[in-house]
Amino acid sequence: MKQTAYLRHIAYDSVIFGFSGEKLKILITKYHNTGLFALPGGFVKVDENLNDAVRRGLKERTGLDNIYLEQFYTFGDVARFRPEVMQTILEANGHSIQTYEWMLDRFISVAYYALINYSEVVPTPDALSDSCDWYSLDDLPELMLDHANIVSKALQTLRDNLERQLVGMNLLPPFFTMGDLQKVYEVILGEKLHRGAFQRKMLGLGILKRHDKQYSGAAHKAPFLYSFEA
Amino acid sequence: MKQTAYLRHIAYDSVIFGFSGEKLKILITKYHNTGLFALPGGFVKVDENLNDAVRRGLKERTGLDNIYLEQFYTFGDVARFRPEVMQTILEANGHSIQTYEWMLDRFISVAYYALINYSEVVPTPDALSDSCDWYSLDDLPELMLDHANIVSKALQTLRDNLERQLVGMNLLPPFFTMGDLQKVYEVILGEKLHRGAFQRKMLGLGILKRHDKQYSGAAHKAPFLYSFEA
DNA sequence: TATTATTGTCACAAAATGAGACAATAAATA
DNA sequence: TATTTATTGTCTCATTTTGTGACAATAATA
Repeated sequence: MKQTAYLRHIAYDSVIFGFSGEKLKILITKYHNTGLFALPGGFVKVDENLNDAVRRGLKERTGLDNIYLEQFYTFGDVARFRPEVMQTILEANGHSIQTYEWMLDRFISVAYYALINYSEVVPTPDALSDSCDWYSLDDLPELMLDHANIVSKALQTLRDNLERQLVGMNLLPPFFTMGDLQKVYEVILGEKLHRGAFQRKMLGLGILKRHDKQYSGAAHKAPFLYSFEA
Repeated sequence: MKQTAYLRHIAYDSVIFGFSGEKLKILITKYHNTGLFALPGGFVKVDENLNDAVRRGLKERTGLDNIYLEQFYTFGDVARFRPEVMQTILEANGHSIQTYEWMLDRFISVAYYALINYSEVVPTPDALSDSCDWYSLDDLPELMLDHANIVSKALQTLRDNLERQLVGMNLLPPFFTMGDLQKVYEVILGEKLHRGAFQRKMLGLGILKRHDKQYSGAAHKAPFLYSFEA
């Protein structure tokens, strides 16, 4: 058997977006006994496609297949090379430095963002981590290495893609109101949108299917429910 | 001295765009005695930033510093792993397979595109290549591995970015006519644009500085020359 | 001097966007 | 039961942007 089944020097990190409580959130893992917070990441097996490696990691953390996933940048600065950080993590997990020596090398990391339906996910930590939880983008813990930078670039890419992709489809449950959809856009863009114009625009796209009204239990007119057309 | 000064498994490829004769062109290298055509690429030194490695390669091939450069995708499929191709190249160059064994491994390639002023460049082949030349996008030779796919994704990214970036600035000489600029846009987008609307739009951006007319020697009204404002 | 090809600009129509207004209505309140 | 409240769906109008063709201007040519 080979020394390691993983490609050296290559890692991936994923920014997994979900939407809940009018907030945009991402999954963050915490390493055992270290207080170190990080994006969910992993390595690529020697006979595995890069994209498949990321999907494998997503499946482990979220239980979901068929996730909306997009690669957005590859981080390759030397400054990312901080072997003492990885060493801390390995030691805190009781792993022998000998066996995992390859993890102490310099890594270039391919970053992806994913959009998932918050309510379908039960976050699951990996072997090195003791938790994997949702954090609001505006209330993140301090992240290790350049992970804060990766998050910020992910958000920027999401904003840039908002116009030409069907982002809402991947962040909302199957049925939602026009208000729900507008909230998603507003939170991603970080600005208020005009209600009338937003509704007109969305309906004009012809991708929404209107269903029966939702008697929400709130003291006002009941909104229609919508779903995305296939 | 170390066995190798390069990170294993990691390469880059660059799609270097230039504009000439109303055509969009890219630089293609040809390997010694093999008939193999490829994108200009290279490897990353163990103590070098990824972006710096790409700029170093660009400098060697074009002689230019300060090039407009953008990373657009990282290709990591197992299907890219074709050791016999690299072996052919090394043997044709009289290199010992022993010394360059690391080159026969699987590589993940980070792809960049660059925009340069065609007229400032004297293409220079690297050590393994016997030529580095401009080819029109619509008349490329057959490229090795997945390089045709890389080119196609580069062009797609360029199109997507056309609206929000100042692409013309990097592909044109310092002074140009409105017609020149329109040609660049048309070739990248692959469609004709309306002259009046294009001119109105560009002037409305407030980034063009108008200079004296150019008495072109053609049988019609002389066009203004423009440059980009800083 | 008339012709030709292309340029700079404009005018108008069509489409998209921004902003406010109004009636409708589910639930809460009196 | 009648009234109030908050939010929804839709409309209208003003503003901006875009699509399209037309016009005069003009450098070189015939």
